[in-house]
Amino acid sequence: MESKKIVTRFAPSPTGFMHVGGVRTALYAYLWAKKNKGAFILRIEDTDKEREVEGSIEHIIKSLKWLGINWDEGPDIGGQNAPYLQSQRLDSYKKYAQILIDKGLAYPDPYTEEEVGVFRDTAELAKKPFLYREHRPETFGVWDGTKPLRFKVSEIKSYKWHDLVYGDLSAGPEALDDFILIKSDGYPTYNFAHIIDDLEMGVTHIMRGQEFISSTPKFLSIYDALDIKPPLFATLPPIMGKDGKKKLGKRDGAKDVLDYKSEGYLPEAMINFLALLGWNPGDEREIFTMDELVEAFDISRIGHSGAQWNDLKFDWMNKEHIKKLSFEKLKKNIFEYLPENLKIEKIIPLIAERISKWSDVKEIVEKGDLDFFFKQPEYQKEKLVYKDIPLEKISENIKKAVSELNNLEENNFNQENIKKVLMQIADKLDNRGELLHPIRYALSGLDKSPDPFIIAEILGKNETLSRLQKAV
RNA sequence: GGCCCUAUCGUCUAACGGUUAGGACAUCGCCUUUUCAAGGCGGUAAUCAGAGUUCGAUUCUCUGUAGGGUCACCA
Repeated sequence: MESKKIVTRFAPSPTGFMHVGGVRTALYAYLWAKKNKGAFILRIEDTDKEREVEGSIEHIIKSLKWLGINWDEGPDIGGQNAPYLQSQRLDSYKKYAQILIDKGLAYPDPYTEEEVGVFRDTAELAKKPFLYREHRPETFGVWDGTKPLRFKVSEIKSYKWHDLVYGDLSAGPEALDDFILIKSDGYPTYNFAHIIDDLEMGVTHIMRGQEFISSTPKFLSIYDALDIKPPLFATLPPIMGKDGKKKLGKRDGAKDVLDYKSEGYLPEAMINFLALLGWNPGDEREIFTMDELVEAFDISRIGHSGAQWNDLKFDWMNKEHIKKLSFEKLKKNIFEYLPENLKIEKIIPLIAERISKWSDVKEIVEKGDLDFFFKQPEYQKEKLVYKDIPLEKISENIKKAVSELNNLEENNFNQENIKKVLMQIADKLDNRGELLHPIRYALSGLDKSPDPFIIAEILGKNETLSRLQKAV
């Protein structure tokens, strides 16, 4: 028997930027589709013209592309189920709405918005859930499109259903109501539109946030009314904000994922981190490429409880991914943040192992910690002292080093040879630091710096000797 | 308030009745060492509470507690 092709989708509304929560939902849907050699669809749920934000679609597309989450069908590339903008699919919603009307399962809402608002307020005051169906009119008029079209829920019952992540779920009859299918502006609500789209697009698995658990009975009642089989639900646990209490959301200061891009995080680190926030491979691996995630991903290992975003661990993970980068990539990214006089290939590794994200390069530069590469450092002579060795002795050591280093040919002046020469002298002292510390300091003028050998190589023979001579 | 979901180190998590409760980040210490960084080794640190089921509960059940979600002409 041929198994049905797995189809997943990510269906954001164009109300602004994407934050990490949305990205993770997209990622899981993408991973599941790819793992099963299925299709991943990008659909834009633009049915709320009030909240729509200009440019959102482009922003969403840009975000997903940056992350390497690529869709097989979508508004920009089309596909067999086009169009992928809900605002262009109104005919479909009308068609299915008409089916419900014909079945006597949909009717025009006779009330004004204000009147419904009063019902709601009354319910809230009485500390009861608001149920429109308790105010359902006795008789229905004909829907002319000027009023909202509501679904007439026929069987008030508790629903039970199976979720791929949470297992068996249920909800009380309070979760069922005569919700709006088509708004008075002619656009469908999410509750209705996504069902029709998923049906028409052949979506088999719905990845979604757990805020949708409580509205699932509404969806199920529509599936029942339309006599169609619902797709499989995979509900994702929430991502919490830094306080660990609230679900991360735009109102709570969730960041645009593209902000992470401009802060110098790698997309592969973002993907890796998000994948592991609420899912684990079952073994102790933590660093993954996208391909490895596709391979390892499994819905059954998605967790149930909310996870807190953790900047510190994200920084660590980004660093891990930086370590995996080729020299060329390191160079390209690091050079972007370096001033012209510091675009020296040899300092790339020195910087790379000291940063966790690209913008750290900028910080290092601004702090002036790299200035010594092109500028004579200024420092106080006492700083050359190691432990309590007198300055005269230190100077003597440096002089010796200068004369030995001077014997090195210009083109042999590399860190290996420099190290050999200096160590020979240093090893004869009580403490290597008596020589190595002052040399490092004379070259860099910094309390913290890379080792003196590499610095000397980068500075070159002339500059190195000149700085050392100045120190004695 | 109704309905629903969740609960293991500070954080992310593993352990699908029997483990000295494992790993990672963070933290602390040690090693390496000329200072950082990197690396290596090690330490501190958790099963929300109370009943029950069981020879045996992190694991199953119930209650409580805490947190979260939801009850829109938003998705």
